Amino acid sequence: MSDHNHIQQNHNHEHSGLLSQLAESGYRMTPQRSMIVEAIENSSNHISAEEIYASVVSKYRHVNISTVYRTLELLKEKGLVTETNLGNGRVSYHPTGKGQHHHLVCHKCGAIIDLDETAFIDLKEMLRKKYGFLADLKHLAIFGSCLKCNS
Amino acid sequence: MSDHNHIQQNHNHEHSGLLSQLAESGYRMTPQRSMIVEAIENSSNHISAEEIYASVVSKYRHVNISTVYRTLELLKEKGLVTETNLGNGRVSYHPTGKGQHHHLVCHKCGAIIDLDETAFIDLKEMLRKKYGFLADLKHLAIFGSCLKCNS
DNA sequence: TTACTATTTGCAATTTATTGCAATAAGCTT
DNA sequence: AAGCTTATTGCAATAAATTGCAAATAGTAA
Repeated sequence: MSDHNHIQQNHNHEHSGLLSQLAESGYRMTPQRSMIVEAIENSSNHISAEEIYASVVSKYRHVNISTVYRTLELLKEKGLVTETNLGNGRVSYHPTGKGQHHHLVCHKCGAIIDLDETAFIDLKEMLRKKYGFLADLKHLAIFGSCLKCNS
Repeated sequence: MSDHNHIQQNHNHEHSGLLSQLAESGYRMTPQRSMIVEAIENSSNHISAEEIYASVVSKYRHVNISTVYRTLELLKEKGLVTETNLGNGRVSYHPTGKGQHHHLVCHKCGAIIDLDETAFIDLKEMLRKKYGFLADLKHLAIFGSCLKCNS
């Protein structure tokens, strides 16, 4: 990188939770990862790859969106972000540390009902008992029609 | 279309279940739809848009894949096919009439455990009671790790 | 059988996401 | 502080799916 301005911002090593957890896993700490992680943690709720890219690119023009996707892949594998497809054409990401939740998406009116993280513990338990399968139900979206649209 | 050979095959109006159901809904019966539906019904289990396209294009070279996607969209809306994403980069389709089922997908070894259509009735009932939400659970894929990979 | 009209299709462009590869740079060693 | 090694990045190409629009055609009416 020819422009190192962004490095100064994190030069004091006060790294965010996500970033330090990556570093502890042996991954390298790069300015790109720092900015990507910052964008995710600063988002109020869900954020898409495209939105992360927009945020990062506003600070440093030469970042590539493939780096955003590859960093998200990494964070997913490490369980640091959860991914969900709300059916809007873009996958949404959420930092695991901010608490987990699920969604019911109405395909008629587009309403999204939020469920807390305990919503599928019975389902998870059933799959574990019956099939020995440990379901990864951290951020599920279920489609259907909502109360308003049914009546 | 300048080549009408394919029409001859269905000229006797012995149309497949899916096709006649589309026709009954007021949709037009086109050779493209006939061939697309035939490919879906002839597939043993799951079939992707790309595979449907390959099957159809072998009979009639000028069909376009966007027609395949649009027909699948139609069949989905009418509830005639179910869609699922097994995490292999391509969405899979299955004719509803051949019976419903679900999948547990192991993201470690790639194993796919098939569940029958009753697997999620408790979940569905819970969502209906608690939120008045009618979940569309016809062909769900749940990711996680299988028995073999856990031990 | 021909004419008409709204639906459907093909085509090309676009969007979202993924991948191979050469160039770069993070973190370690000295 | 300089050099080394390998992880990481940027870039460009590719894949899967979607969309706008003009041309074609299915089904109906005359």
